[in-house]
Amino acid sequence: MLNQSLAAAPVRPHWGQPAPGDAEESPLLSRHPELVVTEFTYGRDKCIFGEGEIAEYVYQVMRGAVRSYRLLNDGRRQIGAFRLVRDVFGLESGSSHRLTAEAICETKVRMVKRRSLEAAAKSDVVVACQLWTMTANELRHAEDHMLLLGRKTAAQRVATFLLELDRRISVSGEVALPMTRCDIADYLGLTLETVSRTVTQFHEKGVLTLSGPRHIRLRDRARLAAMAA
Amino acid sequence: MLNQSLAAAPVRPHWGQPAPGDAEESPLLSRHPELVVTEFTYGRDKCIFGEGEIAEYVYQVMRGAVRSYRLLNDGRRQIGAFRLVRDVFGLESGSSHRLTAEAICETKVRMVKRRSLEAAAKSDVVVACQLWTMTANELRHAEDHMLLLGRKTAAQRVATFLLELDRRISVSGEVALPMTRCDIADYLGLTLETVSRTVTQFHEKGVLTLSGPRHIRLRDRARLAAMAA
DNA sequence: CGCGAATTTGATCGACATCAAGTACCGTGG
DNA sequence: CCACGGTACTTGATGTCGATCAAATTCGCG
Repeated sequence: MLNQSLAAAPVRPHWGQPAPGDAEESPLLSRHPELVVTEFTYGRDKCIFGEGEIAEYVYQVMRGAVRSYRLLNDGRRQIGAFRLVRDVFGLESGSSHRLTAEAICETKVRMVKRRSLEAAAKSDVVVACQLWTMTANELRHAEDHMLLLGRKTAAQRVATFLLELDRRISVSGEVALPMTRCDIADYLGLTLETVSRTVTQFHEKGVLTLSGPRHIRLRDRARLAAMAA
Repeated sequence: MLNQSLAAAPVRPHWGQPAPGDAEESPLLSRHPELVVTEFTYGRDKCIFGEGEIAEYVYQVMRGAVRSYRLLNDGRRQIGAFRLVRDVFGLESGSSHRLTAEAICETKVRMVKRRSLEAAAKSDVVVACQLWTMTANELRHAEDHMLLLGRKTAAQRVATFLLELDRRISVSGEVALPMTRCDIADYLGLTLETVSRTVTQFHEKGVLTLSGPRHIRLRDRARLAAMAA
């Protein structure tokens, strides 16, 4: 039968083991073979670095997912970014990390000594430019996210989030969420109940289908984009 | 009488004409005399550059104040930053501006061609590093502001804002606000009514005194700081 | 002084938070 | 393979903070 490929083939989630050669090359690391790269795997909810710690390494996610967040003294949490496969994080201009980074699920990272990167930047303008560009890309994301947190409604926030994840990690049209509703809520400045209700409403409206709470398939990206404002 | 200095001496606001030599030197501009610097003065509410425009110049506020913002399609506005005297803004890693910049009041800026800055950065690692550091400082502010917008209460937001302005522009203990309540609200993700009510409550609690709505004197910074976090 | 804009203040509303059960998922061990 | 248990998720009822609507009042400038 021709439709055997349509049968529920267990799609490997984006954050699982990458295919050989996947996410292997980063422009930053390939130019400078003298940079010592080490790898490490963190278990679920394990801290990679804490807010205020000296920034000794810069990281790249090889497998898994990471949340970067800050806490208010009463425990409220704001996740500033999710770091997904191929993302570089922990790059600081100052000497210390300004957000805590935690593995969301089992996560393998590559690490490069920050000092060695800086040394490479001093002798290679292209590397210096890449460091600047990476920070500028983070800034762009933060600017987008300020608009979301300051002015978007709950539905607009969730729609924006789903489109962001669709763009970044969808595999054959399906988004496999590595994070909980609580993580999503703390990223979007909402409560987990509001996130859950909003996803349910989107499902009822037919803009997405769910196969389990962590597997979302966007059915109408155009409508979702219109809702995201 | 000895108290003549206590009489309402008309304190020059921070954003007025700077004293001779004030804000004259920036590390970026002084190192490279070949950089051509021009000046321009924008009237109140005049646009300096729009979102999406090609980033031809980098700016420094010499006098006045600027708001950088983005709009949602329905007109809701999120101000990402206020640019005050000595602040550099409009520096982009990509080719175009990502936020609109408008003069809040009559504002004098210095402008440097972005291309000439980049040329200087290519030959001078220190300049390249400064560009990176400036972007990283913007990122730090954005990270702080995401926590505020996502998780702080109205009172915490206003307290944070007042302390930020106190640190940046207070003159002999008084903050002279160049911006309206509406600007403040759009910076803090609130409405102008909520900002007004909150300032009134702070006044009633005695943490600040007002001499006109645009002149605030912080009476109890410690309490305000406790409220901010 | 007088005018328009900015600000304050009051009354009411509503979106989202909070509190509280239920239900589904999923990894573990029998 | 299935039963079990804990966590994650959904759903419902109610509460509340800040938004919205609506006037005053004040400010600041010509």
